[in-house]
Amino acid sequence: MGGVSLNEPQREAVEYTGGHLLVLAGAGSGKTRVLACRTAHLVATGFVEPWRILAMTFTNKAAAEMSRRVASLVPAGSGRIRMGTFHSVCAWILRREASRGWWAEDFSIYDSDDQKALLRRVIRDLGEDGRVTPSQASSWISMCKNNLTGPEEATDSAGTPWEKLMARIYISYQAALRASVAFDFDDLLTVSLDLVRQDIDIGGRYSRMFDAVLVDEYQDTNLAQRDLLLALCGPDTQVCAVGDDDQSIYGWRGARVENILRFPEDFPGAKIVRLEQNYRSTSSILRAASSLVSHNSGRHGKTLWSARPGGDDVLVQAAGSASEEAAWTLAEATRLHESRGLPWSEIAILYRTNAQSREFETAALGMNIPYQVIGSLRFYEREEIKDLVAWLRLVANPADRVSLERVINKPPRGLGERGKEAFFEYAASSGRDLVACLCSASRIEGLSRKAGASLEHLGGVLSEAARASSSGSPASEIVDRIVADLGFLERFRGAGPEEEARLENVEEFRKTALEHDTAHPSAGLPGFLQGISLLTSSDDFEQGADRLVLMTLHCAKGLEFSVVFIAGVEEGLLPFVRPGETAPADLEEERRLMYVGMTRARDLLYLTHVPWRQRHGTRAGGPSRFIAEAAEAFAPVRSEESPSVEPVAPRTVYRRGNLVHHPRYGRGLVLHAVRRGPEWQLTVDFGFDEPKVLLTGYVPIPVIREKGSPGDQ
DNA sequence: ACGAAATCTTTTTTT
DNA sequence: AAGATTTCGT
Repeated sequence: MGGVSLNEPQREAVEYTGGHLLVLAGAGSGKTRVLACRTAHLVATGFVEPWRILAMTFTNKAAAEMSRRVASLVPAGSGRIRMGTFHSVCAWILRREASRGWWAEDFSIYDSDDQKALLRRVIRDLGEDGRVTPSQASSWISMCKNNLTGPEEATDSAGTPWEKLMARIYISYQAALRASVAFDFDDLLTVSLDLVRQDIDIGGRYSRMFDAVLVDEYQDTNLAQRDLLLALCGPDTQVCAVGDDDQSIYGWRGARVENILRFPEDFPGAKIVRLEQNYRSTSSILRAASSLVSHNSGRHGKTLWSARPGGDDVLVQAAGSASEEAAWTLAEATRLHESRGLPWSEIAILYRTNAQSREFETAALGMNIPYQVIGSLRFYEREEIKDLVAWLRLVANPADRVSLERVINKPPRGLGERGKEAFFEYAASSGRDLVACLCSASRIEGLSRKAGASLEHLGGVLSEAARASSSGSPASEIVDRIVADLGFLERFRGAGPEEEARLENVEEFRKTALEHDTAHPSAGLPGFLQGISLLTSSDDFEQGADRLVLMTLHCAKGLEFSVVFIAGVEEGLLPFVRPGETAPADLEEERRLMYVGMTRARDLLYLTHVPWRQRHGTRAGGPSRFIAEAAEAFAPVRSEESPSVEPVAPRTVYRRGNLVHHPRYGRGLVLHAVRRGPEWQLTVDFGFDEPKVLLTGYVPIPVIREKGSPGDQ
């Protein structure tokens, strides 16, 4: 490609057209560039027509980025390349093939909240309240779907009573989804797969549709995605997969690293190209990262090297507490921002859990540092936005029960539990869709006159909006209409700061709809809804914004920054150990996660840790083994003691006979005190029937009076 | 039927 | 420690 310089293996990966191709691309080895250049090359040489290329990326942003790069390389025709995430490609297939399945074109896509709401109802209807929580059921079902186990098969193979119960829930859940004309995330993949596999017609059509299929982040695909890839390929399709087994971090949601290892069997004759030169990081950062990941066994094994010199670029910093960690990090970031003239957006703070963002936000707010938090409280997960989306979904899909249940009595319109029940029973027996039933709600027995009338009003608003939508009104018009006709904003008319924020969010949402209409004039409301349901959390990362970046290590995949801080590099947190368990579920995956984080840094990398941390009661402890593993192979990792004056909070010593105060139980007498690690296990008599056994570390339990001190009885 | 208070759960990562 | 859910009082 003119003007683009590629090294030898990169060029090979870009230009090879002799068959399937697997690119094993180490961190920072320019794989995104290779993927974009390869796509551009296929088009530019006339080897493949652009519309016969399918490119699947891990996030929508990656797809947009690739599209942009291809467009800059080959201005003509890049627009017609089919690109997106696996999930969005599946949604596209399911829409196109709606007439061949039980679903309608405008099906709803349920996120994990919707999924849990639906499961809660399913579990209740089965009379299994209390035995199972919706999240337990949800993860069990998701596991099944990831392994391509359908409800019938799950029922057949269920052995224990627990499995039998789960299988029953699974069956009812699928039926409920179907009744609502909805798919959950996993269904998008599995139903598409079933469709192309079972219908020879459809399968053949798709396998003939593309001459070239490109897949990014192949190490994070699951069984369904791999099978789907196989199904989408005909005898003449060339597949190019790019990935790095060292960066596989989604095993917990069913990703199979083996996919990358068995690519040569799945796609016979595949050529393998390795990209081992890292262009991103200084060599000391890369050495530290490589040293860390070399502690994993079962790797493909590769030797990443960097031509960039570098000495002192990895720094380990101990801080006295989580808030000091935040203060130190932000002070250091400010120093770099000012002394090096580094834009804020080139500095990222990465952490294992979303909850860790808080300390940093507080500190940044206090220091007046602009920042963006990616992924924790997603815009579309905010209550008012979810409510509005629920209304919109009902316009597009009048069978969507989860959405109606969410908003039917919000704000209160005189409909209680039994009114709701009466309505949904009526709807089920009438065989008509929910919006149609709303329209004739006053005929339902067991509803108050007032409730019936207000439901009919809702029905009217929804069906009119639906009429407008199906005659081609843009999404933003429907949004405005719903907001106006339902008096949606009235709920937030109070003058508090929270209400104001909610109004702003709604306004922001309107703008998004408007932008969507401009970008996709013919998509309409259904297209808009589908787009926002499939947004990924890294999609709201603004690259250009001059704001410090806060996000989880998972979110950071595929990104790079000049300076990276990894916070909370402590045993128990990174590697993460679930409370109540003694070992990480998958130590090697945790190590890869750390590796991904470290390799995001171009110039400087900081690892920080604190001696203790309050984490929903349990405390993590001590610097992570990963620090030692990274530092092992070489010297330049520098460790500094905390400059903090304030030492770790002085330990209270408890003794039998102490009088203590508990914020909840009040005063009590210590009957028994044992050290349990850094904490104490206390048996305290608060004057209840039974003495309480408490663990310190949850809430402060000060000693009011020592044993034997004056006044002791 | 609704709001407030008490109780209970839930604690990783995300499409 | 925080949030969601249930129960209770009006």
